[in-house]
Amino acid sequence: MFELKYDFKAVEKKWQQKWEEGKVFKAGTDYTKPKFYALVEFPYPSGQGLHVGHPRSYTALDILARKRRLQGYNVLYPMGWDAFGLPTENFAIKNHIHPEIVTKQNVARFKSQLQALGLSFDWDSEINTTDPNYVKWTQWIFLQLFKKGLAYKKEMAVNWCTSCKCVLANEEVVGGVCERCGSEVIRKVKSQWMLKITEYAQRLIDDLDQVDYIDRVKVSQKNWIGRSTGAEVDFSTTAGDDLRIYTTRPDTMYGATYMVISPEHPYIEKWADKLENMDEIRAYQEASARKSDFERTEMAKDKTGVELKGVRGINPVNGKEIPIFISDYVLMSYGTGAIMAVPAHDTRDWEFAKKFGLPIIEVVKGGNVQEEAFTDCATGEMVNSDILNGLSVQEAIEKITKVLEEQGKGTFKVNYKLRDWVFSRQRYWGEPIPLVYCEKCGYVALPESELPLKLPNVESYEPTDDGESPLANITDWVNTTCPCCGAPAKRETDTMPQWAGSSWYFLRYCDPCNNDALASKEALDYWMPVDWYNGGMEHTTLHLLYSRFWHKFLYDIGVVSTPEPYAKRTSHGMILGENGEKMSKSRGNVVNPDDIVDEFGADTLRLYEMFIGDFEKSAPWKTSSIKGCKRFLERIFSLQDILVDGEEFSAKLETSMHKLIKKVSEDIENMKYNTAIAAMMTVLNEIDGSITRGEYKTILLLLNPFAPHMTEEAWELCGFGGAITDQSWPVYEEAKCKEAVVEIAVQVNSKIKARVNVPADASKEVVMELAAADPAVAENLAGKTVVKEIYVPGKLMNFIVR
RNA sequence: GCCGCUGUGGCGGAACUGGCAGACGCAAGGGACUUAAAAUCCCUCGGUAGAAAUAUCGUACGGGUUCGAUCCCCGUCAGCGGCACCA
Repeated sequence: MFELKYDFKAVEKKWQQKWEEGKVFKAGTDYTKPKFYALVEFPYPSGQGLHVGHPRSYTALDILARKRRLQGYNVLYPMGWDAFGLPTENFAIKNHIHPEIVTKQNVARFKSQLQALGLSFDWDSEINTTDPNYVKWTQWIFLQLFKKGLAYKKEMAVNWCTSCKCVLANEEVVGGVCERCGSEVIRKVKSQWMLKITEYAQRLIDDLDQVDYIDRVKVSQKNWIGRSTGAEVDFSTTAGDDLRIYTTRPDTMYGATYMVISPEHPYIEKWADKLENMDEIRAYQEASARKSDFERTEMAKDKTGVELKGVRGINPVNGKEIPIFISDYVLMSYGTGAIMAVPAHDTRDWEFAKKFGLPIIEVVKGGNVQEEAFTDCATGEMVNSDILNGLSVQEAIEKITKVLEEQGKGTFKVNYKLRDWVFSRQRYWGEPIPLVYCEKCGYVALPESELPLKLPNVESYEPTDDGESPLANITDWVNTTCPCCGAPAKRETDTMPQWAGSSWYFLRYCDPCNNDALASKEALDYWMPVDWYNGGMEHTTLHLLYSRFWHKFLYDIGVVSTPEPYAKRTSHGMILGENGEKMSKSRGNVVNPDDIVDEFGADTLRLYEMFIGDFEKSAPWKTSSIKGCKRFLERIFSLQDILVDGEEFSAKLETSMHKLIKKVSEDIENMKYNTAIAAMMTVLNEIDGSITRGEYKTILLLLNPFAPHMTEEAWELCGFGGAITDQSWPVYEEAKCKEAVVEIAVQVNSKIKARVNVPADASKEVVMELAAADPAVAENLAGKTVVKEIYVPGKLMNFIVR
């Protein structure tokens, strides 16, 4: 027999060239066709090159994109580069190369690696966040936010490395020390640009109902936004001022035995002359200001605080005077920065009360409040609470809130954990914030005609000693005139975070070269929303939330026509090292995709990554398992040797083929790639002796999205006509998916005794007869009374006997 | 502490809506081909007992519901990820 050798290297190169030259995967401009916009997170082109994790996500959506094209859709499956970022800048600083050059090199490497995988990206819509034509629109969006009052400046504590003398991003602080040099990181107060994402908090929760995201993403986003409902209540004080607190448990007001305000609370200054122990209070304020986030977390269990001597609070529900403390367990940034403490029903208050010997008054029955706080609000009954006695917690919350509202002392209130987005970076390699500071006019937006505001060329990209951006030293660039009044003015020297460019990139893909708008309205109306967005769970709370926020803003100002950017969001699991740990250089378990492509081929790598396990779950890499996928592809390829005439399915394989089309089609839609591949392997194992042209065509088409090169080559070699990418996705007939005869299990008292073949459409009576006729079953039924028969069509027959 | 996820052979993993546990692949063992190796092809492959037919146990652990539980309910343990004094 003539043996076909499959030379993956030559074949993959050949088809990659053909696809590129023919622009086979370029998105069409015929906006009357049904569209499919598939999106994967564009990578940060790091110096390390592609990771084996990247192809898992990219191949998964490549399979969907390729299937949709065969199904007649106009598909946009784009790729680009999220190229601003710290590693590039740090590399540039260390090696004295301009970050732009570093970026260019890294992008070139990433691109060639991706192309070697045969991913069907539309390279004509490639974008790069560092491209001035892209930066222009990132800056434009910022200006719109600024003009609508959604960007503002605020004094903020930032991470400051005492050795590097520079500001660090949170991700660069590991375990309280600088990731690079291991020195202490302290907090330094700086004025930062902020974006009011909190203004969109409720809509970001509510609109999750409109989108098809996997549940764990929705849950994480909701938790991150952290909505809670309660009441704000004014406590009067002996100082005369009302002190406003926030509580989610207004029902427990009769149990409040003291109050706590945050060390940063403004009333401390206000009350300074009334407070008798101001020295002690000041010392505590300073101590907590010095604590880093890390220390505060570490000491979370141990409660500290100081009583304010000279001012006391008055509980509005019973007129009782209670002491006020300052303690850093109350945060200025949440609620009102002040609380009423109910030790009987709050764990933190309980610990504090125990430590400071404060009274604990039970107001909800059900626990032992001297032993621990009773925080359950589903059970229990109100006690020691005057008008609330006998009510449930829920009833009490409603009643007391209403009473307080009537008295003008309280009001229903919703709070969110979500904070506004810190948008400034004191770095070089980011989009400059396009604002000018004028003594007279304040911060003024650059006219849109001056966008993009480009980064100046500089000698050194290092941050300054005092924590200013490297741009602050470029006086030529910094000094300008006010666009408003023409007076001398200074440019803002902070740059935007990496999240900026990735918050709207999916819009640019729709119309990547537009100079008049971030994308044309027609393109946006046609392509948006993204139909299917796949990415990592690690982006659930930052990128995904930020981009939804920007999109909603753009919707509000009429730039886009959909309130949500992504119709569907799925998430892939991580690929771990062979030892089951996260892949990392330091663990020495990194697999380089180039090596795998070189040794086994791109199709095999793609297939293996899809076969490795449940797409949504993490799975350990195992190089020795790859060869199973390679064998499978080679066996499919060499089916050419046993090809026989006939465009129809043979009688022997007809049912299998229809079932296979159904299975593969459905599994792809459900991202069950592993079982789709297994089903193809199963059918391959059934093929014996010969295969018709019709069968082979179908198998090649089903396999094409997974292994595009090999299937193209086989299609061509067999002379099936045209390119496989121009064909149509196979369709099945439901009626032909059913076997004529099925094997069912026969049980007696739920124990399997035999398996019998019965016609698929047989009635219960017929099946019972056939089953009872089996010798092993007959033996078990002999002399017994059948009290019940359970028949599950196509599955089993169960006789219950006595 | 809180939230989420996971637990099935030597390994990765299958199992529709509660209906034959272990599909598919890897590894391993045996055989064929070969001077030999690689490649390829065929057979076996959860535990125990048995020559075998078969019996019996078995989906982290303990209970429960059911004719029947990997799947549903209650409880426990272990691992992973995220958040972390959010009143």
